[in-house]
Amino acid sequence: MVSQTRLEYGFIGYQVPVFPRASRSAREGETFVPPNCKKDQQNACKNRVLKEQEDEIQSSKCNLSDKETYNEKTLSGYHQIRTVNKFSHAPDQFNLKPYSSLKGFDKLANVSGQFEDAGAELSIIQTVKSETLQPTGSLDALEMDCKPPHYFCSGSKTSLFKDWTTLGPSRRSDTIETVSRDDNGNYMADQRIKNLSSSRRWRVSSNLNGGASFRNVMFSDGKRRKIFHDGRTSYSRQRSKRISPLKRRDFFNQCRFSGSDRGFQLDDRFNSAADKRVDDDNYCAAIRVASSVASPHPHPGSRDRNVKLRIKSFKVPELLVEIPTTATVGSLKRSVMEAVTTVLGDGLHVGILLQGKKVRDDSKTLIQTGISRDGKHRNLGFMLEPRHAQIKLPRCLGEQGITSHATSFTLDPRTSSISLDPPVAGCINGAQRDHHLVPSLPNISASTTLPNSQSRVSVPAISGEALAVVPIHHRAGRREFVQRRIRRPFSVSEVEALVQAVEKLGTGRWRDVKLRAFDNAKHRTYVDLKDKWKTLVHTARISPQQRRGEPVPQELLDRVLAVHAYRSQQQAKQQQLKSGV
DNA sequence: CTTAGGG
DNA sequence: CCCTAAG
Repeated sequence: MVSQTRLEYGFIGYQVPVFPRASRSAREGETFVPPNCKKDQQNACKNRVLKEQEDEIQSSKCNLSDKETYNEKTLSGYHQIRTVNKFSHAPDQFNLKPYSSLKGFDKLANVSGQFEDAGAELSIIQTVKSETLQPTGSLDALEMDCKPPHYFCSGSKTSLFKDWTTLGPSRRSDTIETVSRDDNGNYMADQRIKNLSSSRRWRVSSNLNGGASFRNVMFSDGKRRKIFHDGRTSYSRQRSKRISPLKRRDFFNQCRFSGSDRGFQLDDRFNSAADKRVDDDNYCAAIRVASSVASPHPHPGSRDRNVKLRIKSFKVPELLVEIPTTATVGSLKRSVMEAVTTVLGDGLHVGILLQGKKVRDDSKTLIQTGISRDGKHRNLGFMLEPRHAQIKLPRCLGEQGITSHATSFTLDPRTSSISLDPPVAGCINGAQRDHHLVPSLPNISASTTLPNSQSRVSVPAISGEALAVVPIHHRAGRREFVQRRIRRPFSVSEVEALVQAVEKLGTGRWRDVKLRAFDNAKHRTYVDLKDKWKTLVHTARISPQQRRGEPVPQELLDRVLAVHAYRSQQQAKQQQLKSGV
């Protein structure tokens, strides 16, 4: 039995809140009024649009005010996904929880050898464990991801990062987490840790391919707790690379809904702790990356020359999810899931900080870099960095700089280290890596160094209530997780806009329809509009009893039929002309 | 990239 | 919504 000490390093996370963008009509002061509207109807339309504009203003204000909070929480080492539900609900929160068993990582990283007690203290993680975590445990996975709000969320930012960056032998204390390995080579938590794990249990996938779990814990009313798990990780990306789109989708669908097969189970271990914290708005859960480094003997040929790194958990950029109160819980889950997988699947890379300095030369060996057992390298930090960034200045946000980040990362088992994905070819935006956005640990300060990494989601021009999920950015880029888009039923106002546009442009010019009426609804492609028209025609033809979903006013359906009949007739005439000539 | 249409 | 042939 070898006793080992793991060192833990904090990660800096990025937030990617998404702000609704004002529709073009709102921005330009246009009012969408069907040309053939009667006057009172026009007024009604105008009123509606004005109302939507107001809502957008409200939302902008709300988001701006929330921003501080996001920054602070991100600063404090958390990543959280917050739902913004009509901008008035209490913060709902989700936990993202990647799992990677120590054993699995050992395999993945192909590291072996014995740890030597490096004598350094563990990071906050251990502190947290002893302070706030609900009993939880696993023999071979020790990561936990709750941090006490007073420490991480509301505490001094400066001291926070000082703590993150001053890990060192001098501060060793009872926060040291010891990991033991049994005769079978299985790592086991030290009794001190295990003692924390009593009633609440959670399971960790023992293989890395299934080594991630996602859960969300929603506390919108202080009572509900929804937990969602998913097995998709960067690891599974590799596995899925060769899967055809269709199979890939099925593959992930399976992954998504058969969590138990992959070693996940519902887990409410956060509930109790969260209950205590939700009120003061300080509760947050995080995805963090922590690593463990044991300082091996530097002697060549020795088994101990390896550096052992362990990613305990990791943060992903912050997301904002906006979803109507009428949306189902399931859709909320899917929305968050999509947002999360988008982040994880698209564009994060890993940065390494050593002594607060960013290590840029990937070709250097760890020894050359200074990651060895000499005990002086313990100030080692990992960062999840956005691979691409783009500064935008959304009109609705005034001077606020907006950065869109693609995120993804992967572990490279071959090199026993964290490596980066090759650049994403599909992401044209900001091919430059904005190093300036990546703060060095010692220099962290709340307002200046943390990136305003925010992505925006556009609010449909017509329907302010449309399900606006916020999967960030670069969805068109290479996504290993080719996920089916979430279903976003057309609202009546959208249908109205569609009908009106088709009345004007006719069928067959879906791109123009898109540009005309849905230019700001980024999630509505011209194919979507074409499909919707197809279904509208179908809907109009069936009996009202057979229709499902939000009822479309008969008046609209009548117009659909009228337009369809007219266009069909025109088309038929054209055909006749053609064949006749 | 768009359209059109089947799935 | 997805997928894809075809223009």
